[in-house]
Amino acid sequence: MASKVIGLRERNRQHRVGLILGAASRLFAQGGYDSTRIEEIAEVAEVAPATVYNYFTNKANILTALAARHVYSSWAERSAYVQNPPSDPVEAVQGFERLLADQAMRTLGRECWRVIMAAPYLQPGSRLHRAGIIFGWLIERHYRRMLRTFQERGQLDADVDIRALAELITAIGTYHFGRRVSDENMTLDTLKQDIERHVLITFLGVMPRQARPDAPGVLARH
Amino acid sequence: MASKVIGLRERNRQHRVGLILGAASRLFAQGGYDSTRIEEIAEVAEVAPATVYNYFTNKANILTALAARHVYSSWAERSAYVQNPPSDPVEAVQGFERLLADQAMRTLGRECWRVIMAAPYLQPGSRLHRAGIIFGWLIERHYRRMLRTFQERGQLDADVDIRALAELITAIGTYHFGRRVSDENMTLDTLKQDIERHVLITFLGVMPRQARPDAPGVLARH
DNA sequence: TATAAAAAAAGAGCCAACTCTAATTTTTTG
DNA sequence: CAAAAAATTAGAGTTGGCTCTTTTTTTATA
Repeated sequence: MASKVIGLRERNRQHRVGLILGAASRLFAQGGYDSTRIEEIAEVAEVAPATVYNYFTNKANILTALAARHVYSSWAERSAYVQNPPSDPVEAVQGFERLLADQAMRTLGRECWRVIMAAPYLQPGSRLHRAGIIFGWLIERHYRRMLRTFQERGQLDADVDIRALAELITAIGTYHFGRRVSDENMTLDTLKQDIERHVLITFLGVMPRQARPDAPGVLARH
Repeated sequence: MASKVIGLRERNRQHRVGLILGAASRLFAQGGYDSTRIEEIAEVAEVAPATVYNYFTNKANILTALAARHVYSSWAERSAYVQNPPSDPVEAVQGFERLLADQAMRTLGRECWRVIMAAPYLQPGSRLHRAGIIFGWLIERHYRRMLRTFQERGQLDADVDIRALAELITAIGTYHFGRRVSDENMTLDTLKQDIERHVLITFLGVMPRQARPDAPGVLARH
């Protein structure tokens, strides 16, 4: 007992936030981020426009909340993947990037992710920016978990700095996610190949001789 | 002879464009990109606001032109570096990234680069976006040139896919340039170390045994 | 030099995010 | 249940990028 007693005021607050986020989520998905006016969101949420500003300082701030919700709700799925990855490291990384992208697109739509990716540049220090950094750390942690598994399996040199490697792989993944989001015409296949090339090179130096991939493509002359 | 005769009309056009770009460059450097209003630019350039829009469809479009000017004017310096890089590959990459960053900051200022880095996300398909892609290709070419030199020196396996490697290094560089530009508080030293860690791992697998670095840090447990 | 073509300038106006202030309503508290 | 506290709401206003139309000026051409 003594579970924190929530007053009516607080309950209303949470309810309203829920309404606003729900409305925003639907409208963003439907009409896109830019063309959705805050007035609209307020209208659908059955709330005054000023109230939206009361809870969220920015339009981008609403997106922050949605993104946070997404990150939280999809955590278990990522975690499961990472604890039992495919046997081939390169394939495992590709698969994880694929999972991340699928999860991302499932909830927010490309235009929203564009805004999120642009936030560090347009609003440095904003909540959206900080949220992005933290999400990066989370992914890095997932990769560390994955890499440790590979180490236990003997597919990775024992003396590799897992932290640095996870950092690099996260960077590569983030870079390519950015390309995917910004380029409408990029095929998933091209992207997959690009990631493969880069991850292959990355792994080349840190795998024990016998586990090293033949590196088709990497060692082939162009 | 028969050198293209430029009419008065064309000469005026070029002159005006020069005035506008000059004014924009000064004002962006002085007051920042966001706070510089197009009206101001017009005023300083002694031109009507409507005329600015006549030559540049966007505010961002003005930035495109400035960036293009920068890329062109600093090409020789980059080219010189790349043709005679430091003996250590990792150091060479670090040095080139440093050169790129220095060149960048020399002409445009952090805030402008933020806008440029955000362009692929906010205005996909825009001139600024395309310009960024092309600049990426240029850097990749520089790296290919550098890597070929290392190959000739025997510091790189003969059968490495130069193209893929240059692509990866460019990606790493771009990623870190983005971090540098977006994070006000990041020290150049931290950044340098991060780049070093990543490039070290990258090179580990593609260098001949005897040329391989001791990889201090990479092979150390964290 | 007169006429046609092209470009620049003036100026009004749209749009949507965001701000501010002054009610009005709701919730808490004594 | 009344007074105090807190939040919602209405509504007017600001800002700056951008558009559009019309007039004026400049340049090219016959």
